[in-house]
Amino acid sequence: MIQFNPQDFIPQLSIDSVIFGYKQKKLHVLISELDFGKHVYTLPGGFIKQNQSIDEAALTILNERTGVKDIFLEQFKVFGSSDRKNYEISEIFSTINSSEIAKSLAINKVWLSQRFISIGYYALVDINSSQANPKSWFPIDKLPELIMDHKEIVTEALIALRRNLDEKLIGFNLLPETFTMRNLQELYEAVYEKPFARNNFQKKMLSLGVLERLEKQYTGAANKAPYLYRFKTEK
Amino acid sequence: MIQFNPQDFIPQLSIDSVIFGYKQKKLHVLISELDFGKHVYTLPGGFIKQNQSIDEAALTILNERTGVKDIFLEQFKVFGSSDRKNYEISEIFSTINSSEIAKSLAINKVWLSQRFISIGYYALVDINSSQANPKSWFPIDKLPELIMDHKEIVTEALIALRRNLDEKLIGFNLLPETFTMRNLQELYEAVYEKPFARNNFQKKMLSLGVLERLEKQYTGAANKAPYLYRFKTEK
DNA sequence: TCAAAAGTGTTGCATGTACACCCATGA
DNA sequence: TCATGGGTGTACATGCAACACTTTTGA
Repeated sequence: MIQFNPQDFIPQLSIDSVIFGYKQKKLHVLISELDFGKHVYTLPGGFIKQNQSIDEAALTILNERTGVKDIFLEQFKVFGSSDRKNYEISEIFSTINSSEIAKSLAINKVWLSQRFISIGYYALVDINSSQANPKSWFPIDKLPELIMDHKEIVTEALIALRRNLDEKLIGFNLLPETFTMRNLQELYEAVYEKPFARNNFQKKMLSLGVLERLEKQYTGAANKAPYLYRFKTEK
Repeated sequence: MIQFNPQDFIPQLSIDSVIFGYKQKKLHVLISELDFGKHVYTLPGGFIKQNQSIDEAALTILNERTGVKDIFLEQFKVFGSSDRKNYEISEIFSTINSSEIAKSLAINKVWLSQRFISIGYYALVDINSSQANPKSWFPIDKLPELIMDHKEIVTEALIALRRNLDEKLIGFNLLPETFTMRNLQELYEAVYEKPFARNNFQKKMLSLGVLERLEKQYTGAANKAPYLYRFKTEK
């Protein structure tokens, strides 16, 4: 871990990011695994530098984890219950015997044992262009046990995602440059966890007026070749 | 001002509340006027005690200002630009000559001169049951010059209010116990700043299934007496 | 010519909007 | 009986859902 100077950061305030990706027809979430002997799973998070806006801080976290920029990122809720402390981490610190590790972590221990209020951000990234370890992506219905209230943060992020998916047309951020109508529908089905009628889905998406129809995609399959689409660039 | 112990509070984190009320057919906002010789207008705000959740802190602020409880209150956005400091207040403090006042304000000056990240809350209260000074209520289209980014916070709060008005049926919180359909329509028109068709408005409200029709209200006017309505209590 | 998947068309229902009409009230 | 404002009914447009049908593709 790089050296950490608490005075550079705003105390007792953190950011937790729910970074959504999409692969194998399932919505995935990026999870950090910390190994203190005991394994602990958390949302990627961080703190806010004194000279940084909260959006910049969230972007930094996203960028460190995925290498991705220019992607949808938005705050959705603040989590601030009065007992919001990281008891798991505190306990693990207290059981570390190695005086060496303990020393290097001393500052962090004090810092991390405070009560934190956390700003929840969620982001959508194309997994293919992400540099995160593929094993860090977990299907949203198969998340490991997360520390503190991180499971609740994921739940709230999913609600925000659903609310905004076609209103803000952010779903496209999860797909590669070109995609078929079926790809798009499977994405929607993964997000909403329910099936959509194929014909009506197509009409609705086309009526949004943001898709550009490209050439057909011949896969070699014995059926009609689907059109590829691209998200229209503003003219 | 009561004594203020900075160590009881979470540093660099504040709450600013946009408290909406409704009177004279106009949407109003509760504004604090601080008199340091120079007059300064701000949103009612405060800080979060170490042993308090953020919702409790917001409720405390609301209660102190209006005496109202059990009313709609919700966080809607965090304001966290990197230069979010209270330059006006800092400057005023620096020009105060009275060593007496300066002394009593010394701690506060250091505290208040920090960069703050602020959680925006908005609330809806029935002005008639509020104990706030009536002069503190300003029509939303005639707000005084507010410090910092408080004007922007009001703008964002109004967006959140419109998004939630009938989805969460929170509009009723602004009206007295019983009201006519016209009262309700005027409220909606004040919030959305546009007229609604009288007949369709009535049908839409009734179709929500949350209004209970009471007796007629005879005003002495030479026209059909309107029904009074009440927000249905859950059965 | 056949199965599979893509694309298009049609109909019905619900909801929202515009218009018209009737009703109650007190002067 | 009249003006005023309140309440209700009807017709049309729009959007969404369910159904049916046609087209394309490679085996």
